[in-house]
Amino acid sequence: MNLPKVYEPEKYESDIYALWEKGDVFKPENRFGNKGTFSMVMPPPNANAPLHVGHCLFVTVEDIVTRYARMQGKAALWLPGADHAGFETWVVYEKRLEKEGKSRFDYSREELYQQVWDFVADNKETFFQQFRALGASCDWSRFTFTLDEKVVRTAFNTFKKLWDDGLIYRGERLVNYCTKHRTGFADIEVAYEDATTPLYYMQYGPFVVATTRPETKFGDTAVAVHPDDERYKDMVGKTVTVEGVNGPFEIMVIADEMVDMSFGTGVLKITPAHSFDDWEAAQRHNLPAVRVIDHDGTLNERAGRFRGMTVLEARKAIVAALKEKNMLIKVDEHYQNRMGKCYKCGTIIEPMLMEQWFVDMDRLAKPAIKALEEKRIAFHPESKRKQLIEYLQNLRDWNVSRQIAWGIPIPAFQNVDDADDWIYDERVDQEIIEVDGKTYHRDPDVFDTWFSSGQWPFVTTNYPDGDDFKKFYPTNLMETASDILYPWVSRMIMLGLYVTDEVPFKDVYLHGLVLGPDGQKMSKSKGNVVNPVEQLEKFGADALRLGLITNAVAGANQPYTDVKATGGRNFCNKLWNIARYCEEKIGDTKDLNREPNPQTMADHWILWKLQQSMQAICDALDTYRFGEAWDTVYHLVWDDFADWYIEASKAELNLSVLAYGLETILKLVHPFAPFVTETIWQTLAWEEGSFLATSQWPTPPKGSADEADAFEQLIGVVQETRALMVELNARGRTLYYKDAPLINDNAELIKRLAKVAAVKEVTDGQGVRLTQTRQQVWLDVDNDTLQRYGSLLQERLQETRSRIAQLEGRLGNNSYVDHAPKVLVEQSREQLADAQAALETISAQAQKYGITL
RNA sequence: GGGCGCUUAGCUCAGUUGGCUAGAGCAUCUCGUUUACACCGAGAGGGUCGGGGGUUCGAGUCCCUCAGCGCCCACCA
Repeated sequence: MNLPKVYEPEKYESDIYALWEKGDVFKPENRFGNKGTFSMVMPPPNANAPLHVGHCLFVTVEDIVTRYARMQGKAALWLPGADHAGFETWVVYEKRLEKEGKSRFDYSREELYQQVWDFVADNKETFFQQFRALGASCDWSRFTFTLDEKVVRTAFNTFKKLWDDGLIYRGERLVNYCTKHRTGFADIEVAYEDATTPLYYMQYGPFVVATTRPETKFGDTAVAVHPDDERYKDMVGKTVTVEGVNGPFEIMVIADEMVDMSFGTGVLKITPAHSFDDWEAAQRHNLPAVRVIDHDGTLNERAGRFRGMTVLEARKAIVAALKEKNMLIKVDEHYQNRMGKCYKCGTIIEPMLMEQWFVDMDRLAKPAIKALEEKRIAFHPESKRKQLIEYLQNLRDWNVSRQIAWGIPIPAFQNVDDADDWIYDERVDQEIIEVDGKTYHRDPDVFDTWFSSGQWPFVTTNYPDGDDFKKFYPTNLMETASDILYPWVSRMIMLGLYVTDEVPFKDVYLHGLVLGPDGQKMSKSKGNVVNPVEQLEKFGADALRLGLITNAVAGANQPYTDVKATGGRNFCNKLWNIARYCEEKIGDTKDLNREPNPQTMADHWILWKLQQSMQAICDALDTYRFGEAWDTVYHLVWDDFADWYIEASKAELNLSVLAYGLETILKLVHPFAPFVTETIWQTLAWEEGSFLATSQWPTPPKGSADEADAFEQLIGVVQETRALMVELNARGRTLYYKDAPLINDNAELIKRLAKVAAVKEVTDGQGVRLTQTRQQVWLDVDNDTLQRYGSLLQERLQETRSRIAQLEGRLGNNSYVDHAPKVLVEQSREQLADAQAALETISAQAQKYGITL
């Protein structure tokens, strides 16, 4: 025997993976004639962090899809990559510097870039070794990093195209700004949090205004009231004098619909440079914007004696000053507010007036919305489509400038003598360039990371002239996490349509979060983080994959406990032992014919089961119902093949069907658990030099439906016999039958499956009658057990009567008989006949033994 | 404030167009050391599918409503 008793994944997995790589198994090729292509680009993981369980889930899902497509004969491309993750990585790296007592300001931009590059290179390496350990069948030769030359080039080209089309502009706008990281953000990078902040009512010239931010009053350029507000009608359009903490100043009163009359006093101070609402109001009323807060988060010279204080310090000091001057009317300490915070460090985001590059989202979003409405992309789950459309409809222009060193430099230069003169130039390795005798200075900023990763599907396939682009674009599937639907998926659709005129993918499958064992989002502080490397070592890659895919449903979060991987491991071991059994039976049989030649009922039955299951598995996989597909495979292998077919084969052995069955289940399991199946395949060595990974997905076999049905009936007899034996404590009894060719022809098989002492034919019933099969079968018992049989019959009788009543009711209802499909009505009639026959049997048995029911 | 989703056995969750005598895994209980497997085998118990109403011959599935939970988006100072 070649296979040891227990499957030990660590002994085989790395060798198997090496074998696949050596065999070029992951190259997209049509291996069985032209069966078309399948393509998917891996969502590039951030190259800055260790592997987490979420990665394992997406690797599993994507690998299943790819292996399935590959086995169907498609040229299956799964293209791997890694993301420099601009800001994300930057944060990680800054933390490291901080630990060493250094800061980004100790280095030049070029030095920093190089340091981060080295840091990321190290990380990438371990990371993708772990992906290999999980069995990821992606084509590593096509690996793309978001800072690769071709990505940078494409980002430049797209920027140029946007520039030429007037879709990108440089403008002074309010930007979400983190004063700790000193960079601006896109709207989507701001995390809002509920907070209770004091609401200060302060004297403001003739008004009282309510504000949470008294420190911004030095940037006020107007006071606003509602146009319908009778209280202040006379004031609108006038200029009023306000006594401030730094002395008096004059300010205009405007009327604007934005003001909520019922909030506070109905008077709102307008600070265009530090509030999004106010900025918009300022645009409507042509108000100037005055900066008060500097990039380091402190107040500037406009604040007079408060200059140099941080926002929070200044707020305190100003409130104290107002109090002193009796200008603080009251304070609402319980005001419920929402505060924008930096999603990385939690620093309160300051809306800051800055010059940045903005992308006109209105014009980019429109074609995307159209494509979504026309269903040119399918979503799993479908509900995400509507959410995405609504998101796209409400987009503001996208700030793509980031004030960090780690990223793709923006290829734009500014005339040193004319601040409004910007030119596009790709010589980003130089700080100063000369063009037409004029001197230009490079924009020090880099692109938002989503600007480059938003172009991922066509960048990686080498738009516009690459062979991969021609062959594999648009890609078939985008599989990614639900929580990056907005920042990533939406941008790929917009930029894909803009650059290539085609949607970048036809299907979007979104997986949910893998939660901790407690059902909460994993976090270090909660201590519920599952370490996937530990799980891998403990259970093996297949087991972890199976654990993650069990019950997986699109878009749904799932808690992870190692009970799941345990189940996966047990399955692998089961499969392993199935193979051991088959190998032992088949042995060294020369010229083994794996074309199934069904002889017995069980042969026909297992072929029929395989056929049914294959249909269900394909249906589920084709619609990305992975949990369901796996459930079907699992029960086919364990219940049908192992528990019934193999057990039956111990009585009647048919090598061709046994071998065919094993080969087929190995193929069906392979996408889910590639290592154990390939290991078995290689050990069996039925085909010299072949890989299960590149074998052809099985086609449904043919079997006799009648024979299969006969075996189903036999299963019924066996199951009821077993149950009766357990319930009546009648082990080791003889089974009698009458007028039952099915039993007669399969006495040995039944004896074995039902674990009875003997199966004998008689002219009349010898003991307790099986009531739930159509066969006439009895189990012999002694007198003591008849007592128990009575109560058992009682239960059966009640069940059967209520069943009959239910079915009679249904069939007595003309509406049902008229409206329901004929098949169903016919089925009901059969069920009723069966139930009535069972009732007769029960009564007859009761009468025979004098049991009163 | 808007949107999306969830509520089904002790636990974690399936249940595609309405046809279900409502399933799985784990857990529980009973039996079993049968020569592929104790990471096993056989069997059992356990649910008025969150509450209420409606449509329908038929509702876990569709509609309305109430309650609880979760997530996302939004500029109320």
